[in-house]
Parts: sequence; structure tokens; C-alpha cells
Amino acid sequence: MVVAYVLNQPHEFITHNQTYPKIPETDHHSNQKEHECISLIKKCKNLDEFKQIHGHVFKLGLLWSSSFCASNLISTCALSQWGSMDYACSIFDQLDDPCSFDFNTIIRGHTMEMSSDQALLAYLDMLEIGVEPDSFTYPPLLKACASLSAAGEGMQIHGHVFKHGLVGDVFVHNSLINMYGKCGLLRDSCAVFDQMEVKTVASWSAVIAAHASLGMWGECLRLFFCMIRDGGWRPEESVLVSVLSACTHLGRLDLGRCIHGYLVRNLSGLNAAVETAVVDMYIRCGSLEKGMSLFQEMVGKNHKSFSVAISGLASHGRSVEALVVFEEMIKVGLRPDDVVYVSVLSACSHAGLVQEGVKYFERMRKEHRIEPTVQHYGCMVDLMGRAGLVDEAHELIKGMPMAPNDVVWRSLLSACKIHQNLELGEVAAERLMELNGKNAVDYLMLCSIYAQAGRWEDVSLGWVRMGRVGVGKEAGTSAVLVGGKLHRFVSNDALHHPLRGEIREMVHQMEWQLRFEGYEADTSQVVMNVGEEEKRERLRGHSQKLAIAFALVSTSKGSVVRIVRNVRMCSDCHTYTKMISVIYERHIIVRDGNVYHHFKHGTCSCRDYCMPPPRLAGDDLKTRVVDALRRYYYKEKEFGIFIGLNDVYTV
DNA sequence: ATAGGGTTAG
Repeated sequence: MVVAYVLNQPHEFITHNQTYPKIPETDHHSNQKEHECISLIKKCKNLDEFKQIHGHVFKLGLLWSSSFCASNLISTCALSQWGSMDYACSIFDQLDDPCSFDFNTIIRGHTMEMSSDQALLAYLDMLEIGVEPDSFTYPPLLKACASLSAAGEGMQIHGHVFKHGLVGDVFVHNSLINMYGKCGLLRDSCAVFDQMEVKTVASWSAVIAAHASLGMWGECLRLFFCMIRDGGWRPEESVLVSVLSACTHLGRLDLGRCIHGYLVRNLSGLNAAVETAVVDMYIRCGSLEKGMSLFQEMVGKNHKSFSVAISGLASHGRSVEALVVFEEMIKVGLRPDDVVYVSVLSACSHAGLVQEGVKYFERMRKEHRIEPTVQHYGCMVDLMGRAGLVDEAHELIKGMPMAPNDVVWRSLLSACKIHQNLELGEVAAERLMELNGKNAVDYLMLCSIYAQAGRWEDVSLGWVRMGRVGVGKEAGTSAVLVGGKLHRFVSNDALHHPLRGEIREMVHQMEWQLRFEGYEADTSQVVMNVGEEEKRERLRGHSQKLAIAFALVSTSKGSVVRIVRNVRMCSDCHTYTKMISVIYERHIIVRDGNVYHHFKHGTCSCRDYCMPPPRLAGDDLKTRVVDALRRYYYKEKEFGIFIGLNDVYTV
């Protein structure tokens, strides 16, 4: 903010042509030496060599007489791989009359080192001394603003761009698009883009990336199509990374496949970033096998590639494999970071591997020196809560070194819903309300607990409360990809689909078949105080059933059905889909928030773990886990250190 | 005379 204030002050620029003395044209001897020095500077391969050349230049007196020599020293030192920003600054500070090139170098160097505030301060110095910024000053400076999310400073600098007459520069404008996007000011970002008379691929990349980073996936794809259709641009790697990310989030496996094909056909080799984006796209669009086989073939796997694979396997219910890949990651010498551990803990959680989860939680701190964040605690609460250890999960929350956030309390509430713990569920819900929660799911989970306990007054009170706070239940939707088009169905809504007749007929036929196999609607999750028949009617209208019916009438026998949901499915849809998978012999993959259910031969890959009624958590397991945790707490409290489960998970 | 913009997860 101080920077914004200073930037806002009026200032005058000295507009002389050169701020340094010119070398006399006649001095051929000195000119030749200068050329020699510059070529030596550019040949440097490490800092030691560079320091020697620096001394040489100093001895020849060129540091003072040739500003061009000094500029080259600074830029080489600041921008090379082996360079040192500190050393470059020390040379810079000795200059009597630094020119705009020198300032540009320093600003760029700081930006590349992620010292964004230093870059801004260097710019202020530049203004103060009266050196005129040019079109090379702004791209790195705007990048610094972008990484600081400094919208105020960014806007001031945008003003300076006008003032210095740089409105025609494509590079500066592309940086502005990016800066506004990173600051979350999408309208300004688009405004700069729209006003540009001459655009380049990078302009499109920047505006598409801006939409992608703010989660506007549909708009991201629309812009991409504009770019290649109307603009006639050939897409290149960087923009395709944003588009792949949009496909990933929208579940557009069809488009993602096209892009993968395009990349393979048009590029000789993919870099790790792009390849990881492709792997992530396949996995999160439901095609785990394809994603994993590409991952296995990858040569330059980095820790992000591993992270994608581990969380992918975990979300598809393949927890043990996720842990195997984690061990493999360590074996090849990559150090796991906090994000990878979130995936590892969630893998344990999905599979009910409580003890392993506790072990990994410890190993993270002891072996890899990563302090658990609120996210890791969230995973642990989920891990214990799902396994039925709700009181223990509550204890863990109480002992957290930081304030629990909504995710933590929501995990507990969800566990209370699964395991019918009304008392603790109320506590968790209360905390969520205190955190100013406007999440309809929280209210609905509490209502569901009340409904299962038959406390209908409390259920209706919950609905009243929702109305008062102004949150509405989001209608459940299921989208299914058929014939290159996404068909979206809404729960208990008027069916507008062109095939509505066939779909209704199919829904009827499916239920008839299911009943024949012993299916009975599970009305326990319907949070409405209405008669049984009406509850069954509500369940019949759930979007997932409509989507499956549509998929069955419009796709060939045996093909995989892929569904993307917006809210978590109910237990009735879960049971229903399992039975459909066996009766109609279909592999049905449902993306349910961040997890995937593979329904096949009458079973689900989640092993029903997120669905009531409570399972596992036999007394034996429960006692062992409680013991482990107790050791954890008391030893740490008494001795200030933790002595616990040291043995490493092996597979 | 020296140089520059857009790049994946949770």
C-alpha cells in the first residue's frame, strides 16, 4: 500500500537523450577493448569466472568510462542461470548514472527471483532519479504485481503506461492482461484484451489463462474456440495447458483426448508440465487407466507428476496403489511436499486405513520435516470420523495448534451424519454457523441427522434457518457425455430433453428390473417430512437416475457410462447404480465432487465407505487406533516430543 | 549496439 501511495505522487521526468557520457568515437583503442570485454562477459559460465572478468573490466577503467560494459556486466550477472542478484545489485549501486536498461535489468532480475517487492522498489528509484521507463520496464514489473496480487499498484502502473505513451506495445498489454487476471480483476483483463488492435498468441493465452485461473472453465473453452476458429491461430503448448485444465474440471474427456492427440501429432516432445496436465486430465475425467499408463511411461517425472498420480489413485478408490506410488516417489529421490501428503492422507481415509494414516501423519513431521497444516488436520478428522471414531476426531480438533476451519468441522459433521451422532453433529454444525457458513450442504447434513432420528420439528427448523441466512439447496445435477455433447439433468425438474419419452420409459423399466432383484428405495436420506410414497417419488427423480437412463437408451451395449455430478450422491442412488451396473452389464463411472465411483458387476470402487450405515471400526481396530492416538497426545504433552509409531509403511 | 509477454495439482 505504501508503494501504491508513492506511485500515485506526481513526478516529473528528465527527458534528455542520454544520461551517461558518450565514448569519444575517435578512441578506437578503448572501443576495441570494450568489445573484447563484452564478449568475455558473455562467455562466462559461472560466478567465479565472472568475478575475474569483473576485476579485469574494473582495472581497465571500463566500468566508469563505458556504460555499455557496465550494463552488460549487470545483465549477465542478474539474468544468467549461475548469476547472483546480490552481486549484480552491488555493481548497479556503484553506477553514477544508471540508464533505463540497467533499471530494467534489475527489475527483471528481482521479478525472476520472486522478490516482487524489490522489483517495485527499484521502479520507484527509477522514477525518483528521473530515468524514463520504456516498453521493457513494464512486463517484468507487471509480473511482479501479478505475483503479489497487488491490484492497486498494478492499476497505478497501468496509468503510467498511458503516461509514457506505451499503449501500442503488445508485450506491455499482454502483461497487463495477465496482471489483471492474477489479481482477479477479470473485467479489466478482458477490457485490455478487447481494446488491443493487434493481438498475438500470447494475448489469447493470457486472457484464456486468466479465465482458467478464476475457474471460468466454460468461458475458457469458448475463448479457445474463438481463438482457433475466428482468430485463425494455431494453438500452442501454453494455451493448451489452460484448455486441458478446463477439460479436466468440466469432465470433457472427448475434448481432452483431442488436445492430447493434437499435442502428440504436432510437438516432438512434451515437457513435464504439459504431460502432467494430460495425465491429470485423463485421471480426473474418469479414465484412470489411460492416465496412469501415460504416467508410467513418462521420463521426466517431477514431484507434481507424482502428486497428480497419487491423488488420482486415491480419488478413484485405489488407495493401496496410491501408497505404492508414494513409496516409489521417495525411492527415486523426490522429496514429498505438504500437498503430496494431503493426497496420501486422503488415500488412507478413502480406504479406511486408519492406522496407516496416523503413521503417515507422524512420518510427515519426523522424516520429512513438514509441519501439518489445517488441511492435514482436515484429512485426519475425515480419516477418523469416517471410520467411526467421531469422538476421537473431535479430540483431535480440540488439540489442533491452529484454529480449525470450515473444512475440518464439515468433515466431522459428515462423519456424524454417516454414524448418526446427533450430539456431536450439532456441535460441528454450530461451529460451522459461527464461521459464517453459507454452505447449504452443512444445513442439509444436520437436517439429515435429525431426519434419521425422526426429529421432524428440527428438520423444518433447519429449513427455516436456511431461508433466514439466505442459502438455498443447490439442485443436484448429473451430466453425461454422449455423442460429443454434455447432457445435463436436474433432479426433480421438468424434463426438457428431446428424448424425454424414452428416458421416462427407461426409468420405469429400470426400477421394475431392480425391484425384481430385491431393490427397495432407501428413503432415510430424504430430508422432507412427507409420506413414504412421496419420498420414493423424489428419489425416482434424482438426476443421476435420469442420466443413467439416458445413457442406456442412447449408447451402445457395453460402452462405459461417465457421469459428472455437482453435489454428492445420496445413498439410494449409490445402491441403485450398483445394481444397474450388474443388471445392464455396464461400467458406470461417477465423478462425485473430487472422488470417483466405479460401478461394476454390482460393486463400487469406494467400497461403500462414504455411505451409511457404519461399517468396519470393529472394537479391535478402534482400540488399537485410540491407543496410538493416546500415545501421541500424552507423550507429546509430557515430554514436548512425540514418541510413537516409527515403523515405516512398507508394501 | 545489449532485452521482453502467456505455462499443470491440492
